[in-house]
Amino acid sequence: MKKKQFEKPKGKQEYNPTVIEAKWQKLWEETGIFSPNLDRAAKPFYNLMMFPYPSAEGLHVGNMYAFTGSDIYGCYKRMQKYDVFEPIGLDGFGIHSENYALKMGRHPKEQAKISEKNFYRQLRANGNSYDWSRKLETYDPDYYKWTQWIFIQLFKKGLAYRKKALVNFCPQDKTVLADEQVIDGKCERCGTVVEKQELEQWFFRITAYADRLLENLEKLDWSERVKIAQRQWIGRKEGINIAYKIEGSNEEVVCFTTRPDTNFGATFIVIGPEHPLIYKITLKRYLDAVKKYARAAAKKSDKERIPEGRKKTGVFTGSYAINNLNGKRLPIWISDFVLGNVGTGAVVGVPGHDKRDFEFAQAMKLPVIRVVVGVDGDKSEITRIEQVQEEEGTIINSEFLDGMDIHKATHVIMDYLEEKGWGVRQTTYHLRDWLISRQRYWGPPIPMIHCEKCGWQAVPGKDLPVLLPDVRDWKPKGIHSTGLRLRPFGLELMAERGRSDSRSSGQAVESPLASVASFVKTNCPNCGGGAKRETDVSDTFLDSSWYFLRYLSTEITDRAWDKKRSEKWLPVNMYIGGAEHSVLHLLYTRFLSMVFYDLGLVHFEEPFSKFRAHGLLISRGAKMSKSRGNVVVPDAYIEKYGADTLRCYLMFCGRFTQGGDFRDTGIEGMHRFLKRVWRLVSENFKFKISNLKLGEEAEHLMHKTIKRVAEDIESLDYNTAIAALMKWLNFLEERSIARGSEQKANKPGLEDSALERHGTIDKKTKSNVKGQMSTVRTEELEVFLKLLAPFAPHVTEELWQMIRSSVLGRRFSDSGQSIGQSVSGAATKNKPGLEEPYKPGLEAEKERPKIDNWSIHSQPWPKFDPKLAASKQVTLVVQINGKVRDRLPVEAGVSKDEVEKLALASERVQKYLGNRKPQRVVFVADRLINLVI
RNA sequence: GGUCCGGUGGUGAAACUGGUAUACACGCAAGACUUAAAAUCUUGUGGCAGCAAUGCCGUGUGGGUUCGAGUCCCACCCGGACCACCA
Repeated sequence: MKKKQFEKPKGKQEYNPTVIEAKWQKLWEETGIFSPNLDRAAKPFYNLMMFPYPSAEGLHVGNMYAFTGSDIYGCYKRMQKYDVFEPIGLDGFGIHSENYALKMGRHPKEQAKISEKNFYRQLRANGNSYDWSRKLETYDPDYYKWTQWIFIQLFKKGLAYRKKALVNFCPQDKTVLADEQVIDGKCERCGTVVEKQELEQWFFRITAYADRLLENLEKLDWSERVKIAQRQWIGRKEGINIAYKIEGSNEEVVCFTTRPDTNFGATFIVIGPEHPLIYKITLKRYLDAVKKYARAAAKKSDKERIPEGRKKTGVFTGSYAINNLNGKRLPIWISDFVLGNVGTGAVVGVPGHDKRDFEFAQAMKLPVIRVVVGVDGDKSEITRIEQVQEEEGTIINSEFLDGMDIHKATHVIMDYLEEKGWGVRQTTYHLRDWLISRQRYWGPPIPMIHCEKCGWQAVPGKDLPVLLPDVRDWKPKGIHSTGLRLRPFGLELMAERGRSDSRSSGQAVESPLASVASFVKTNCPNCGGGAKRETDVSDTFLDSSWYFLRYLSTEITDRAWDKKRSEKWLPVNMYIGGAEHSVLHLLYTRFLSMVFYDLGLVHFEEPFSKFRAHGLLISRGAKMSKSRGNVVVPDAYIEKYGADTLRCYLMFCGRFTQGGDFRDTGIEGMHRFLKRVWRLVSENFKFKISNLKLGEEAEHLMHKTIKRVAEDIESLDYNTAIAALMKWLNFLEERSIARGSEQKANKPGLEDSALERHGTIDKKTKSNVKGQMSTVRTEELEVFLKLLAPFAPHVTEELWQMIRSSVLGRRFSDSGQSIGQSVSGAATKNKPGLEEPYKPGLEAEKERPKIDNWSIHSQPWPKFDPKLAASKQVTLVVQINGKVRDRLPVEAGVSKDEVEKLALASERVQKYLGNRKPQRVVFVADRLINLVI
């Protein structure tokens, strides 16, 4: 028979991912090995992944990438005998999902059911080790009941309030948006340029926590880039509000500045077109021009206010302010480059030391005075924009500040201004209060009732949840005029300020719920009289700000979460997610946790002690997007290669925290790797080689790989962990029965040389093993599978069971403890018991073991011996003048003298050295010796 | 404009605290097996020169520090992310 080189072992199974993956997924869930006992766990480890928005067709490989990366960490921690809690759910409320429903022409509720099914199917197919008994969806009334309850807690604390303000409005999505949801002047969801509207809305007072949010960052073990982004977003700045008297008026204009040191260089003042003083100070003959300018500005969005080339425009008010420092008259201008919601809405113009001020001065032909000399020493007049000096320097032309460096001068002038009563030190923030209301349907109704007599009242706890009514007409309505002319926020409105009656604005954004009479009509919880419900819903980001708390208490119905459990499990030990949430979800969640802490609801201020942002998975060199047509959906790959292959391949694309590039060709290679693993184990395990004495190289490689994989997983360098396993596999294969047989067939006589080469076995064993050509010890196979288990959970489980059913002395535990206890690491002893024969495929399912620690994922992570992990033999590089000239194989730890002797004796070195003697010898232990001549 | 990441073979990417550049994989080439293909296996694979031993060059560009630089410093070019007329 010519066909094959060696007999197929009996019962040999080909690697069939489709069958084994479905089998183990089912078994894992049924036996609950990934469901820790939340109340009794001994070593809790909360491994959390940002839950997805089920907003589109399904998860793409970018999502799978993130989930897999998080899951690997969880699997690893579980094998380290932590009680890992790894939950999953859906962030299914909100604009994302509603927009998708709009697109599909379905009711959001109906669409949610479809998406839910599909998302959970995909997540299961990926083989993540979730606790499926504790999933949650934010649109579930059992969940949003508590989202509403949280809103009420904030309201009672004065942290949720209504105010009329200039807010972002998206004309496409027909709702208001928080500042964080406006990206580059556009709506985060649909990309439409947002408008500014003055509307009365619900806000959360996140600004009250600005300093704590900033200061706590220092204590967090988070990806640095996310911390930087949060710092920048909070944008704390120390400066001073300086008041300038207006000539011929009792009014004064207050300007915020961080550079009061340059105040002697002030030549004008600019106030924004929204500024309330405009009417009061503009002289009659300038009034028409000012009004016209202000109206035009009000129509523009923030983005539209930045003209081409930042060309400055403006109008003069006719008034002057007095600079207290030197009595100088500063003309007051109006310009739209000054924003109403930044600082005080007015700036003092120092054109010599601020580029925008310079541009304005040039456009309006205003004087420029130099008051700082930079490091270049240039004291000349500033006439070109490149000369505008904004950096370090020394003060001139500023009387008592002259000669000081700018930092000292800033201090001195602030003290001086405060002393004189002309200014007050002021800290400003970029962070604004969180606009929480949305004029949409698919969200938790804000649980508030408005009574004409009693004002805003919270819905009593017993009446929660305020159910989202099932309505047919759920589509967004948009701006609704209340009879008066629809007009954007502008001059007249500002002038009317002081009257806080919201109806006076003449407009409102109408929510879909407002037309549901039965929903709106209610009674006041305070006086019992007729009242109206709030018809806005809350922002999606409120839903996702507390989900990690709910996961722990999904079965509890009488409170949002169980405090004991939260104390046991929180803060989250490892949180993984996208960097795009740096200033959205991650900031809101921190804020709410602080509020909960202040309310005595939780014991921590910071919800996530460790956070790592994963990188972006791109596809064929470009970001995945529908327009590029390079969005990769995982389903087909899982079907073709199995989830294990996809998982490993995704993790192999690059460093997890830096992202990677998904290419079709690479995945074939990973599938090959797993097939080789399958072959190695399935064809070698049955020899039960346990008396084999491992050679030095084999032993070293095993221990080194254990060390490497553990370290790499810890730092999320999954790509190199897999590479280390591949390298080890390459080595093991050389000693494998299969390879040996093939080599034997190809090259007779290789048998002996292969054995000699590895020198892995003693004589006694050799005689036993030689005929079979396998020199792979079973322990090596087991360790290999354990190290690979987090990456490829199914195939390693299958092979593990294969070995376990076969190898002598390995028995099932029959301790009968509950799963929860066993996973807790209370080392379940392997008492001798029944040995279960390995039954491939579906047969195994029928007789599945109902015992603890049966799974590879419940095995302890292999330990390594540091001595064995360290190399005994090293290749030492011999350099001459820094160039590699020779390599010496030496024992690790060899001394400098010895190496020098060896090096000088080397023929190759002699050739380069000639008669010369090294003037200097640099020696780095176990690395190199450099002879300098 | 500001801040922060990156730039290494044909490709995805490795390189610990400054110490063998290109691990691991893909692709490609040649070979084995096969009627053939697929699959699998073997060998090779940074560039240039050479039959070869070997030599020279080589981590975006130009400088610098150092016995030694992908790694540190300075200047610049390119790509990406976040923020942005923020006073």
